[in-house]
Amino acid sequence: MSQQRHGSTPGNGPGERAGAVTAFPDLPEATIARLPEYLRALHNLGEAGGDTVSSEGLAAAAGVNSAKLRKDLSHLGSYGTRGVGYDVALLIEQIEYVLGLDQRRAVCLVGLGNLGHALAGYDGFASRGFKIVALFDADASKVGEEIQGLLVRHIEDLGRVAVEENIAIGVIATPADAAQAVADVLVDAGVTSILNFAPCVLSVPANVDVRKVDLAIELQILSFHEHRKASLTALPGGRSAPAGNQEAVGS
Amino acid sequence: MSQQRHGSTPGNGPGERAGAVTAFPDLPEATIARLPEYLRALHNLGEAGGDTVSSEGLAAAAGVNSAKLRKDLSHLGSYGTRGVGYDVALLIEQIEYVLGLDQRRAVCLVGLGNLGHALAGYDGFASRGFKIVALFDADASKVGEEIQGLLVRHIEDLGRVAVEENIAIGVIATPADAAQAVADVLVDAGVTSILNFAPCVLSVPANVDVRKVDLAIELQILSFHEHRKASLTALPGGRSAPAGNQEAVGS
DNA sequence: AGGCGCTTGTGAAGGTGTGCACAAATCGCG
DNA sequence: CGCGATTTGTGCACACCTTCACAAGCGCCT
Repeated sequence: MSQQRHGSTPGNGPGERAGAVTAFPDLPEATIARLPEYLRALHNLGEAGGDTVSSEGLAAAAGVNSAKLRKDLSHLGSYGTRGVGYDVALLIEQIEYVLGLDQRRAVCLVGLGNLGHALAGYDGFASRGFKIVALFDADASKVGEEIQGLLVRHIEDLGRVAVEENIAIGVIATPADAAQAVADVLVDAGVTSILNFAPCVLSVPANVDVRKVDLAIELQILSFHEHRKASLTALPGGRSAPAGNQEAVGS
Repeated sequence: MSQQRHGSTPGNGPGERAGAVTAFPDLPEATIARLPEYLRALHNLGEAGGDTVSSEGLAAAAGVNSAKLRKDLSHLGSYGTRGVGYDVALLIEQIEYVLGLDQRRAVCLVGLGNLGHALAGYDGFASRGFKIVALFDADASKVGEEIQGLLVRHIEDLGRVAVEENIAIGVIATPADAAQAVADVLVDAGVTSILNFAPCVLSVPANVDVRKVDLAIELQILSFHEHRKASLTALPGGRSAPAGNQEAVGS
């Protein structure tokens, strides 16, 4: 959500093999958002030694229900075996292919404040298909600094470096009032996907995808549920739950 | 999305009255997720001096379309004036009330690695209704360190401090393999809302809300769209947007 | 006072996503 | 070789969300 429409190719037959240069299954947005979670779960299971997983098992590991998982995977084609389950290695390969993770993608990060520093050092990127290849900031006092072995450059160099390094994804970790200007620079540099941590909306051309992560919004949503829970427990019979530790979902 | 059941009250029929005794509008989840965005936009508009906003104007500032915005707001009640628009101050007050932001909420943060440090210093929390009142880590070498004027305590103290400080929201910024244990501790300490940055699924009792933010997943979703776009431009007749800067206001 | 333009609030239609329940497919075993 | 246990893939019904289109309400101007 919060994205713009995604054109979908004309009607490509679903049955067709993957690998086709062109044929791209047009997956529901909701499914796409879950594939990375399945991928993570599969990697865990793979290290744990299993060769195959049932939809039930994988669903539990990914925190969804099994019917949904099966439907999601069926959109990619038929990579399971009835009566057996899914081949872990094969499924990993397929999902990585669909997500375009078979090639390591170059990412640049703009804004090296508190959050930017943390992102630059976050190893979850490197381990999951991405490589931060350049850091930018507008603040001259930060330019030249070295973080995680990468030099912070001035944002003026972004255009040139983006082309040199073939950067298609940019991460914005600047204050809100600088974000739109940065987005404009990124777009002009040919970046077509932006991950925005600044609390503001960005205007970009239709061919550019933007995803937004706003930490405060997440907390506010939780706050709502707190508020709601409080207003419920205030009324009905005594007290809230006994705080036991009943592990709702099977771990 | 990615949340567990929001059990609502028991099996309240659909049509049935909304506001339980407490009269709480039972808002669609999708609406709740957008309210914080409206709130932010309203604060911006308020500072810009406007007394009232039209649904069109607010929608643009929040990055949604106006019909959706009106429907969302209509769920809270009628706080607009036909022919005029919405009173900015009044609407801010209402949304803050619904989100439970009229009281500042105490938050604790567990895990002070790279990301944890950044979160501890993120001023977006303080400015939007939250206060980080305690920091915890399991690593003895971090305990005692002072970050942003707050002492890092050992996680063993979490239970006691959580009660003393009346903490209802916990943020997990630990590695994935520690996250479940931390969640268990939080739950035992009476925390009923968790924001999880660790890339793993958490098992918690049904009365606890969990929201997950996974930075790598966001990138992987963008990667998919990159992949798709690449496989499209490879085929059709010439193309590639002119990179102009045409402000295609996001939908 | 009355009419006119503007903007909200909402019924209804269409689309997307979810979950159930079951047929189809596969394996292992006697 | 056939049977039963198991597990995938999917048709269908339902719930949720989005979008359109318009009536109802409000303020302003004459």
